[in-house]
Amino acid sequence: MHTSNPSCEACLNTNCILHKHARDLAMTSFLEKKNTMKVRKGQNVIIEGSPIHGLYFVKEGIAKVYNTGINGREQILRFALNGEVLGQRGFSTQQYYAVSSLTLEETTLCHFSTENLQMMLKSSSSLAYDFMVFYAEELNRSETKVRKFAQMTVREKVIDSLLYINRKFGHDEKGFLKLTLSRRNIADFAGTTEEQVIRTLSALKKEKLLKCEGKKIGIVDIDKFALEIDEHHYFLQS
Amino acid sequence: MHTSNPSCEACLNTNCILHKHARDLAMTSFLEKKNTMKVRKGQNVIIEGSPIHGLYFVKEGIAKVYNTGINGREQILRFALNGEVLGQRGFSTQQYYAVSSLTLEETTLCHFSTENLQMMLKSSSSLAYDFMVFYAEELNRSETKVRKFAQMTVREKVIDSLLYINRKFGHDEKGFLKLTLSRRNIADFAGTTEEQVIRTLSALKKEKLLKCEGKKIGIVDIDKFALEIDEHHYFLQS
DNA sequence: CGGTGTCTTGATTCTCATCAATTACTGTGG
DNA sequence: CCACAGTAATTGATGAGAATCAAGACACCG
Repeated sequence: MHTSNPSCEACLNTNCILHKHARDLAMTSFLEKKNTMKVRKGQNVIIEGSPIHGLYFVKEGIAKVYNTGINGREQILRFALNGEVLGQRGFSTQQYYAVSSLTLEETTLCHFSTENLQMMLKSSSSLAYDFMVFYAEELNRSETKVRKFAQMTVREKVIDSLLYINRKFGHDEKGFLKLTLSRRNIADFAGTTEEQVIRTLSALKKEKLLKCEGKKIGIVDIDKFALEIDEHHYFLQS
Repeated sequence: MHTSNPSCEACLNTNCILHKHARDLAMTSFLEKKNTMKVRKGQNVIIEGSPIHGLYFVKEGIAKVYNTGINGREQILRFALNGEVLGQRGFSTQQYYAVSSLTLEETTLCHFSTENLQMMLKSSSSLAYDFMVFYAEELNRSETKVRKFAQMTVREKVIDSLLYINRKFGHDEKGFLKLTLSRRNIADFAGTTEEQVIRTLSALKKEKLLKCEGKKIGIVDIDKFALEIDEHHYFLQS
């Protein structure tokens, strides 16, 4: 695990909260106290229940954020990439992490200790404000997800998950999603079982709404695809 | 609708974020710009999709926070009381409310306009910090709920909901929950149907885990009751 | 080439939502 | 004070959807 300390101001993740405040914070030493590291695929960055030791920003790569329930079944809550946060409670007075996260590919992370982060937040009200907005928006997304889980059918949940992946990770020229997940991961994200995901994907392929090429999944016609979801859900993006 | 302007510092809701900062903010005029009003039972304080116009604190009373899905079915996200917030996106640059809220009894509310609130938050980093912590905790609760919805059975969800009500609203000497909800509200909160709630309650009564007296529901033995929920869920409170 | 893990499909079981019908409760106006 | 209407609560019957179980296909890696 290689560590270094690149500049936040020069970072390419323009949507990262810290990048936005890099200028204001330049005179302080907070940002210099971070610890940037590269971890390989499949590493547990954070384990649910372990004592908190700060917060990570994803500089490059992808990680899933999840927690573990009955008989080891995972619930994936979101995927984090470019400038997004892992271990969102790492700043607070809570004792333990509530969620786990695991890298899905080689990932570069920037770690900030709890104390450092708290100092930063207390010293800059606009930073604290942006963090607040971030959490408020995450809360919104999460509450939307609660509602979807309560009301959508498996088919809708799978479609919704694919739309989410498409929005968040995009697709190549041929329309194939840039993020390739195992059926199990899709199931754990959509809140169903592997078998149901497979059945749904098969059905969607037959209906010519999806195409596959090896492991890659492609949405044939986004608009038509999105229409599969009940109008009541349609405008609720998460 | 009667309006007035009582002091935040003298307010009895000691857990209210603004009460905590009332002293610091005393020299500013922010808190004086609020608008305290009394609304009767069953009023829609906020309607999903309407343009935002600020944020409400519950001074006294109870409101439910929910949104509306397929064929009018509600998903209740939480209940707000003493010092808690309604319309949590009222401060942001978002255009519309994402959730509705409705009073369950006569309720006194303190309203803050978007501009006023933003000024307050930008001027006090410790206030912004506390708001951030509030949202982070709400996020946590919500993510726990996502997982529960994905993995719990109806019976577990009903039990979990009653435990939540008990934690949040308490019970009288005889063990009856202080908050009485219709079966429909319980269902909308638990993420199931009215009939399923009724069936579950009937079963729990037969098993002597619950008792009823008129509309009141009482948990006979909290520990025994909580054990009904799988150990994996047991320590996840929301 | 065996072995492990992912993917796929079918059959079965079971939970839950829906529908329908009945009873209890609440409040309102005559 | 009672009749009535409207709402809430309850129970049973039924069907659809989804989880589970089982077994085989496929791909990838040492």
